[in-house]
Amino acid sequence: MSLIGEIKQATTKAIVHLYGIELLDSAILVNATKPEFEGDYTVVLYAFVKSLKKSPDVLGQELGSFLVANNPQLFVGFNVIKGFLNLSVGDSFWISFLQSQYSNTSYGLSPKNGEKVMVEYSSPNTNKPLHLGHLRNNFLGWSIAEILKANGYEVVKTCIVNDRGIHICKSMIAWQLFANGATPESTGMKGDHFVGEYYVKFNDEYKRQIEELIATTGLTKEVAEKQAPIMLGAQKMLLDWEAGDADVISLWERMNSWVYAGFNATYQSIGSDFDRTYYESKTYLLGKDLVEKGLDNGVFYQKEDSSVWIDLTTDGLDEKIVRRKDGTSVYITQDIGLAVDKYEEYQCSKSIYVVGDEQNYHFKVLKLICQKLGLPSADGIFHLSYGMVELPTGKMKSREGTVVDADDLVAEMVSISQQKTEELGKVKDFAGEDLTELYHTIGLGALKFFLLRVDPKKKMVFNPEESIEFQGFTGPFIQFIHARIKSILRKMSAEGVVVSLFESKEDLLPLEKAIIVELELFPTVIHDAASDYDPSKVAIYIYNLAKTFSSFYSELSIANAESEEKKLLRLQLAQLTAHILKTGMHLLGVGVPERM
RNA sequence: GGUUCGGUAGCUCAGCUGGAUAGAGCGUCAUCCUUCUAAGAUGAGGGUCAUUGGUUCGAAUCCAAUCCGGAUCACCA
Repeated sequence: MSLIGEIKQATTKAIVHLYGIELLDSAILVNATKPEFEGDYTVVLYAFVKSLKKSPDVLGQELGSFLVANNPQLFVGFNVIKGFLNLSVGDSFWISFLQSQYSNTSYGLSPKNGEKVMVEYSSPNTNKPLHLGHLRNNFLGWSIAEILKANGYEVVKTCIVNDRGIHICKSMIAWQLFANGATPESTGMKGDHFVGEYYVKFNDEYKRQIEELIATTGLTKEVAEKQAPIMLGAQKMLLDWEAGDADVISLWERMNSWVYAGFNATYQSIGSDFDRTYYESKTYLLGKDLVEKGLDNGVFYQKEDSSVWIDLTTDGLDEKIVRRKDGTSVYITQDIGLAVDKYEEYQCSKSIYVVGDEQNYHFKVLKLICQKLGLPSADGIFHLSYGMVELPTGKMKSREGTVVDADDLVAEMVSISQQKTEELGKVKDFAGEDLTELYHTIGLGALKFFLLRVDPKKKMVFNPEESIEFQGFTGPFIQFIHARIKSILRKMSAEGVVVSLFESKEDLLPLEKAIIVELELFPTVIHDAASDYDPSKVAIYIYNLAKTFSSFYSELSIANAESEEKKLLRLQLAQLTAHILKTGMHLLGVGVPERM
């Protein structure tokens, strides 16, 4: 149990013992003591002053005395100021905590809890390459999966690829019209970028045709948009695709294979992976039988034109169509069908969808319909909704060419990390491959950390200049602290010093204690990050830990410590800090170098 | 218009199950590399926590209203 948990429990017991009143642990507020007061943790007394009918001062004195007397392993003293009971935790507690954990390589990680959860993320369209928004999604999804694993869950990572539909046909028809048989191979382009270019070409041509129609025939813009030949061609292609036309299918497969080759390269580079990939071309017909079922038990109803609907107005939402009048299913119906398939295949107790907050309404509806249909998977549906990534100039708009391409961005970050590393010149002895890996670790680490350090729920501004900053609250800063620690540990080990238990006689210095206090928080942070689905909790924590260690490092020497005891104490501190930084960064999908 | 999310330092963000004088980073200014990696440390400066009212011993945090901004309310996905 966490120390704060223990203090709460001890306080509850003390209150029962002293006053015969049983309070819930959650009714007791325990905070870290403000630095200007003496003590480590503070019990806020106001909360139960009333129910105990004591003045805060008397209550504090009585509680403090009892706690210190009955928990000698924890507390060595207390003071009461106004309504705050400040408790001092003894050095012996901190030291024995450190001695028990310093070599625990799974510190902070929970054992398997037997529960299985699914995380769906990434979910690209196969008509254009990944961009900055996808990066936030990919990093978040991967990180959440890893954080859940750290909390003992078995995790199934999935991806649904939107590989069919009108948008795919758009790039297909543009390729037919303009490519002259060009391929990624013949042009030396990455497949997803290659196909994306034809998607852009489609829109250029579409726009040109609309203007031409308006100019030559005097049609309104609205009508022209519907009559533009290239759009009619794309729509025809979609029908042909659904009819299984061999030529269209073959072109579709060919172009998608180019895109997948490109995506795989990107995923490889950014570290995304999946246990199971679903394709919309295989799932888009799902859910039809569920519509019948819903009609039978009255969850759905049919209108005169035979389209099928659900009325969610009593739940504060609208009416929602679940089957078109032509009998085809809509997006949400496919999603219901896929949810059922997923559940049948994996029986996950929870199914997490990492999808942007523009789809909040959709997922509310999805969950509600599944619940009304009585599907076993319904209650486990959770939409991990994240905010959009914006640029300092506003939203990314493909029409205005302000979309930040994922591959370009990663390449730029890697190149900047190379430039900075070369400027510093600390790793001149590295071999070529090691350098390449180091640049990638640092550049990608900076990017991932930058996108994961803010609360996923909130929209965020991506400032290119700030993102390439390697100082302060950044991934490279933490990597640097880790490398520094490893450097010391290597040096000590070379000198034959073994990090080991020591006999404790000396008091802790403030900086030594400050680090141990933070180290103790790690398991709680991992737990909270999972229950809030929030990797930024981990990012903030490891940054603060790294910062504290950095102060410690510049004030106190490890190798030349005042005594053997201090040397071992600080080595233990350093070792556990390095381990936590590494584990914490791993939970964000970021590697930490041994040297940089 | 309905629903919903947000507004904290010049900028980017923490803090929000109510608790002591609201914190980081960047940027600005000043100090520190003969000493374990200066991608570092130390210090200074910077705030009407959108506004108004309410709840109470106590409000950035809870409630209401207002202002501002985003998302969404398709037989699109």
